[in-house]
Amino acid sequence: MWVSEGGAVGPRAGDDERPTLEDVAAFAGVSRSTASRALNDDAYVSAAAREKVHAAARDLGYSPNQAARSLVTRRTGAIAVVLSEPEARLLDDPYRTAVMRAGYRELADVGRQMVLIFSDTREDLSRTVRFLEGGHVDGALVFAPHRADPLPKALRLLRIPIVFGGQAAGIRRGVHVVDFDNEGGARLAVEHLVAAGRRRIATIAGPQDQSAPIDRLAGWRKTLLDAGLDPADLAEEADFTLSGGANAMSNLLARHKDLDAVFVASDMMAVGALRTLDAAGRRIPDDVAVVSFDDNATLAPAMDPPLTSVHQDPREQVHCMVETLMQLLEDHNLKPRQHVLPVSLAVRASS
Amino acid sequence: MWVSEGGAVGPRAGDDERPTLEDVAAFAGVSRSTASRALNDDAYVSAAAREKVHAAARDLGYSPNQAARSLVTRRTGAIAVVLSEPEARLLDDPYRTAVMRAGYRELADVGRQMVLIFSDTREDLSRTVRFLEGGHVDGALVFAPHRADPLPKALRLLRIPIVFGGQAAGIRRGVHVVDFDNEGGARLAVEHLVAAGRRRIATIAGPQDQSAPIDRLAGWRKTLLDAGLDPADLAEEADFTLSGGANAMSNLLARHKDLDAVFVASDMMAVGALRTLDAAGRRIPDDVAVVSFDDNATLAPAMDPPLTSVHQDPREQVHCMVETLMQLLEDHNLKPRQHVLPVSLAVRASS
DNA sequence: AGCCGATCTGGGAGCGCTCCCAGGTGTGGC
DNA sequence: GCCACACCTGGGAGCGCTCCCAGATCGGCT
Repeated sequence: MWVSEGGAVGPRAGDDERPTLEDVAAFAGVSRSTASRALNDDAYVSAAAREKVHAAARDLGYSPNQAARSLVTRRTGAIAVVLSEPEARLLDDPYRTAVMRAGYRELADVGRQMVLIFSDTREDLSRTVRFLEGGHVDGALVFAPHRADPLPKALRLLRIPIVFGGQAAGIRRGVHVVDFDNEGGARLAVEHLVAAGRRRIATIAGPQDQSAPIDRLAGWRKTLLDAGLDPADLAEEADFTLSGGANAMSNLLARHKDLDAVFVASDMMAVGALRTLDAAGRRIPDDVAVVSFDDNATLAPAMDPPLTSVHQDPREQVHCMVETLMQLLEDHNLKPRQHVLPVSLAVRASS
Repeated sequence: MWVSEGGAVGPRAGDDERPTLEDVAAFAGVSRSTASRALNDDAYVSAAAREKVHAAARDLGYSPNQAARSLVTRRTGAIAVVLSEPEARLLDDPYRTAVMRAGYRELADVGRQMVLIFSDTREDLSRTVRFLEGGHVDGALVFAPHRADPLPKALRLLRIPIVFGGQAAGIRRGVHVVDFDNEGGARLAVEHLVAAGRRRIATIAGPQDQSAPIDRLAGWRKTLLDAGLDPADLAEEADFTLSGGANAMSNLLARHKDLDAVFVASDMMAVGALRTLDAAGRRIPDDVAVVSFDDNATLAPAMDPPLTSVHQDPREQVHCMVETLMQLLEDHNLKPRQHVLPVSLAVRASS
């Protein structure tokens, strides 16, 4: 590595003094109290005073000291978004990326700043807990899909408002949850395949240590049984990755040469499955129909053929979570609720 | 959407009082000052007092109020990571995801909390500036690759320590920058192709409103000229996406049926190029050799064939940025520096 | 004229912490 | 025996803000 010294444009020396509210008040010729009221547009400030204060603030380049403010108001204006998930998963998972993005937007819309927290190792757990406890944030949106994850239970003991995205590990009641109707979505997908005359409908399930994939698998199974079809030996578990989906598809094809449809628990795995099917010479949807889950905007419609997929909108989920959290901030005794968001089927050429 | 009420496990009623340092001190039988010293392991605290205070803190479940602390210390322990980029780009770009991840890790390693900020619209700009000014964070790592982006200039006026990742729009001096050797990387790639006997070496360049792609294109051109080869008409610009890469490859093939190599400015675009080449019946690397840029860990080695790619490690970049920022935090008058990180060539089967 | 309420203002207190300073205790050297 | 110097402790001040309360002004009512 080499290093080159830049120009001599030094940082503004001295003058490290940021103006305080007192300075603004003095400049505007009013008291600190009046200045505060004007800037927070409280009631009972004369139009003249408000005008003078705002002008002073502008001229002095004033911005309030958040630490001082939150020391007295006991709120910070920041909300944590906690993603508890092994590192590798996150890099690959378009759903998580969408969640981060949506979190930022939705929180910005209600005037809150997002503080993103990744938490996947043991040390992370205690650091995360310490951070949330430290009063850095007013509340948290938590995504912790893994059943064995100790985080949700640890967080439950904290005294800050929390809303979970998806079922929280090992906790069924007493917490706020916003989840999608995973089982219902799987049902939609399989019913669609049955209605199209498919009879050998396999599934590539997601990791069975998470609620969502468990529910999707259950939905597939129940719907087959309801239609008088036999699910035996037609399920294969994979890990939500492209290559995992491809391998699972190989295994299914090897076991069942006659399968005519497959329900895949995520778009990413479906991409892998598509590749395997293509390599095996199966035409889609003529020989094998494919329906997946997620309906990721950049993935599902871009495939060849475009994927029929169960549509769930992460933004909608996050929106609902933020809404719930805002209510919780207002009323800490809000009764815990389980919101279940509906999903729909986006039908495309793959089925 | 339907909503089901959860169990009656209400939140801990009343008792909203978090213990303060004063409480801990009283409980331990020492003064507030001593308690503070013990918890911050200052010098001059007796072992006995330290022990008592720590026990008290543990028993009471004490965690310090960060707002109060940062009000007096004038530092928050948080660092902003600012990503200034159109929304669509971020969802797709594995490099940005890696940067977020690395930022979180590297900052955690030095005991700092990452506050992630997306900034791509006009409103975002003023919100971002306001946030950074508000004293929420001690400093910022800023990624703003686009030449026309007004953010860097705006941030330059702020009085908080900032380190840029990659060249900042329109600013060449007076700021701290950690960048990769983009031109040198392109040179490595092209020299490798020339050494392998390739003579018609095309390139798929990235968006020419950003520094990195500009430098990569320049490196390609210069190296060709140095080797006595003609770059004319052999460059095609694309937008860093898979489909963009595929289209660019089509255009190049249409213009030059005889091209025997292509240097692609990103892995993602290379994936698209690979598809096009495959569809056109070109064998890789026999007919056309492919070298790309980024060497993304989940992308480059997983392709068929695995991609030869210029290796740059986002974690290394972020590490250097964090290091620089920490120095800057110590000494606000640190002379601005431009760090240029070396890159290397990971040779695989595609060339 | 007197009074009441609505509107506006300024001063004081205090959020929970860190830091400075004055003071108290013990140990060693002259 | 006394001073110098470590070590340790507690109280006070103050960071920059919001909120409460007392007071001032003014119009409109009895």
